[in-house]
Parts: sequence; structure tokens; C-alpha cells
Amino acid sequence: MASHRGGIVQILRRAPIFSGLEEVDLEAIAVTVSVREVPKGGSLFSEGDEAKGFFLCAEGKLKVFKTAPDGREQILHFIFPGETFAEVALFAGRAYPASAQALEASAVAFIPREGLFRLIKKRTDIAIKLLAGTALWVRRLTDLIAEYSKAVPSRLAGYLLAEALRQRPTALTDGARVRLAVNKGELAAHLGTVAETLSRAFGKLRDEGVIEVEEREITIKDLAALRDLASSP
Amino acid sequence: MASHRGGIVQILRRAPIFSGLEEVDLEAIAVTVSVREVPKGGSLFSEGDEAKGFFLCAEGKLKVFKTAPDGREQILHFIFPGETFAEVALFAGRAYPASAQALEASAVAFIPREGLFRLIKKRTDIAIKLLAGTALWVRRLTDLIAEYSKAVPSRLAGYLLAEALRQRPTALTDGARVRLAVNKGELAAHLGTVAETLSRAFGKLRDEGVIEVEEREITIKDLAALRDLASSP
DNA sequence: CGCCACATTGAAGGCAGTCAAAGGTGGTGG
DNA sequence: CCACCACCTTTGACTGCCTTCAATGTGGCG
Repeated sequence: MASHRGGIVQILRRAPIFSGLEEVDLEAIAVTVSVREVPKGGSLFSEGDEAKGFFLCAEGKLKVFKTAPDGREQILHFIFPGETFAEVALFAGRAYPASAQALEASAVAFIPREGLFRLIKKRTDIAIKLLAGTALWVRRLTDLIAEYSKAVPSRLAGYLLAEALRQRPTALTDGARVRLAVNKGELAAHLGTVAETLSRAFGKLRDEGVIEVEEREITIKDLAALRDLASSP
Repeated sequence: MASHRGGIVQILRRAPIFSGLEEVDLEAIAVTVSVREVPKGGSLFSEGDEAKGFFLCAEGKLKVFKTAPDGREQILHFIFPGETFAEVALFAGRAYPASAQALEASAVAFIPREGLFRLIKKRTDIAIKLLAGTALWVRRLTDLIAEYSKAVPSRLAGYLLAEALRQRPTALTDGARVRLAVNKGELAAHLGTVAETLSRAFGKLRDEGVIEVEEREITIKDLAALRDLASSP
């Protein structure tokens, strides 16, 4: 059991909000944490479910999304290892504002509200980090909304740039390669469109010589043009 | 000066995050607060500006928005007296993620970061309330994104329902009246469309007998139909 | 081998954005 | 008091992007 807890501590260390914590605090949290395995396509929580804690992705890949009345999904975020999500559910009422499902077999740590609140009283800096974390979500959502006023090819260009920077935070140059983290259907749902339209957007960028597409592997051939596209309506 | 400070304390009391604070704490904050008068159309801050604090609307009406490359505005939120905004800027880096302008002559209290951080150390519950506040923004933005997957008349229906509930949180029945808080151009920018299209959406709802429109005064004639519309793509 | 998920392409139709024009309103200044 | 102007709102016509429906291709996996 002690080694299991040690494993959880290792997982917790990966999240920014727990960085800088001393061993004793991490272990205090760790005893309240449980790890959940989620199969591909499995649901972690659904919009409206009562929220009793938040999550940290240990491995795998997940999506956070809203479902429209007609069943279409709007994907708000993709979640990758090391990232926390649903922090907001701790504070905004009781219910999750969106749903979460695994895009592939995943493992997530569940951090229940109580242990966390105890820790906040002791360590104010945890509260500040949680605030920074939720503020980041606000920023992302804000940017996402701004994207929607653009045409689909522009949205795709913006996504490719952001993804390139995420994978390679250093200098970005012509010839840079980006690997799509998700399949094109999911990407379409994230960009607020459907697979067919996204396919055409890829085709347009390819025909214009801006990118090259091989399966999920994208090569940026004209970075300047991609930036232009991303910042045009 | 003491009476001026007393006035500020009164203003602060209106905000949920400061509710439950003792006089001594409120006054400690009040001495760091300044009140800004903003004329109609005046800018409070612009996207990218360095953020040194957050705001509380004392009187008037403001908008928080992103500007697209082509100059079109996407209004994220309308701000009314008693509401705080830009809290997230305190924690997510240094820059405001959006811009704010006054829709009419307004007065806002500016609460600088430093005084607030001092208070957080003393009163952990302030941190929790700030978290609840930013979590609420996440929820609103999440809902806003979900709205965008719907047609304009449906978005309008959703807005009217939300606005009716905001103005009259009690039972909502056929015949309920809603007064638009903003002019139709601003409402269009909030719904992610333009004035002409919004005008047609109002026309459609009117022709279907769902609402009645007199200037800014809307009467809900068929609540069930309005709900149906709001929850259809 | 055959099924299934993923991806691409074509054709058709509709919703919404743009451009243009006109009516209404409130405010300002002569 | 009235004339003028700026702003808001509405309506019409047109264009274009995106969604939908349908068919085909392809790779992995049982």
C-alpha cells in the first residue's frame, strides 16, 4: 500500500498545482486519491453529474465536451498526461458543466474535494495555483470562442500553429512537422465542424501549398502563410 | 476621505467575493481601491494589456469582448452593477485575455492585486470565493460555446430564456415580459452574429407567435415553444 | 476474409453574412 | 422651435460557405 501511495505521489508531482509541495503534503493528499482506469470510449463523468472532486490525467487521452440537443458533440478540450481538469466543478455549484470521455484507454487520478480543502487552509499557495489553473481554462475558452468567428480553414490553421508550439515550444520554422494528437473526426468536433468540412479545409491548405498532409503527420511548408490564414476571418 | 472610503466599502459589499468579510478587512481592501469613471464607449482595458488587478462594476453597463482580425467584436459578457470581472487576469499570466468597454457612462472599482493577495493570506475563504467566481466564468463560457452550434433563432431563444430567468428568477409563465438590457447591435455581437441576421431571427420568432416585440420589450407568448427552440440545433 | 472505423470526394440545398437602402428616433445646436 | 445629424433598426437581394446525404476507398483486426 505504501508503494501504491508512492506511485500516486509520483503522479501528483506531474501537475503544476502540486509542484513545490513538500513530501508530507503530497502524501496527505495521496491517501485521499484514487486512480481510475477508463477504457477507450468510457465515460468519466457527464454534464450535470454531481462533482465531488477533480481529475489528473496519468496516462492516455481524454476529451471534455458538451453534447448538443441533436447529439452532436462540441469538444472543448483534449486532455493529455500531466494535465488536470474539472477543477472548476469544485467551486461552481455541484454539477459538472460538461462531460468527459476517454479517447483511448486511460488512467486518471481522482482528487476529492475534502482533502484538497484541508490542504488549502494550510497552504495558501495551493489556492493561488488552483486559481491560476482555472484562469488558464478561462483563457483557453475565451480563445476558443474567438476562433469561432473565423472560417474553418482559418480555424484549422490556428489549431495547427497552437499544436506545433505545444509539441515544439522552441523556434518554429518552415518544414516543421506536427503530429495530430487525435483523429480527424475528433478534431472536427473540436473545431466546431464535421469531418467532411475539415477534410476540405485540409485539402485547401494543401492545394495552396501551405502544408503537406500524410495521414496524421502534417508538415508546415509555409509558416508565414499559415500565420496569415490563422489571423484572417 | 474617511467618508470616501466608507463609500467604497459599500460598493465592495455588493460583490459576492467580499460578502461575509468583517468591516476591518473591507477597510483594509478599500484603502487600496480606486474608483474609475468611464464615459460611454470608453475603454477600461484592452486585450494584452498588463493586468494589475480586477474590477467591480459600481454603476453603468459594460462589455467584455474579443476583437477579430477583421475588426468584428465577439462579446463574451455583459457586466452589470455588483458584478466583478477580469479576476482571471490576476492569475493567468500578466495580460488581459479580452477587452472591456463601457456601453454607457459607468463607474467601476479597481481592486489591485497586492491588497488582495495580502487578504488571501489572512482569509482563506476569500481564495475559495475567488475560485468560485472564476469557476462561474468557466461555466458561462462553456455554455456560450455550446450555444454556437445552434442556429441564430435558437441562440436568441436561449438568450431570452436566460435573461427572463435573470430578471425574474421566480416562476416563468406565458405572458412574461423581458426587457433587453442592451441594444440589438450589441446583442447580435454577443450571439455571434450581425444586426441584420438578429433582426430576422426576431422576426421569425414573432411570425411563429412565440414572442411579441415592442422595441426592447419582449413578451413571451409561448414559453414551451421558446424552450423547444432553445434546445434545438 | 469480411467487418468496421476512419477518411475522402461529389452534389445539392440552406442558413447566414454582405451590400444597399430606407424609415425611425433622440439629441444637439442654431 | 425646428432643422439636422448620428445612431439604431429593419427589409430586400445576392453570394458563399458549410452541412447534409451518398458513395467510395482504405487500413486494421477479429
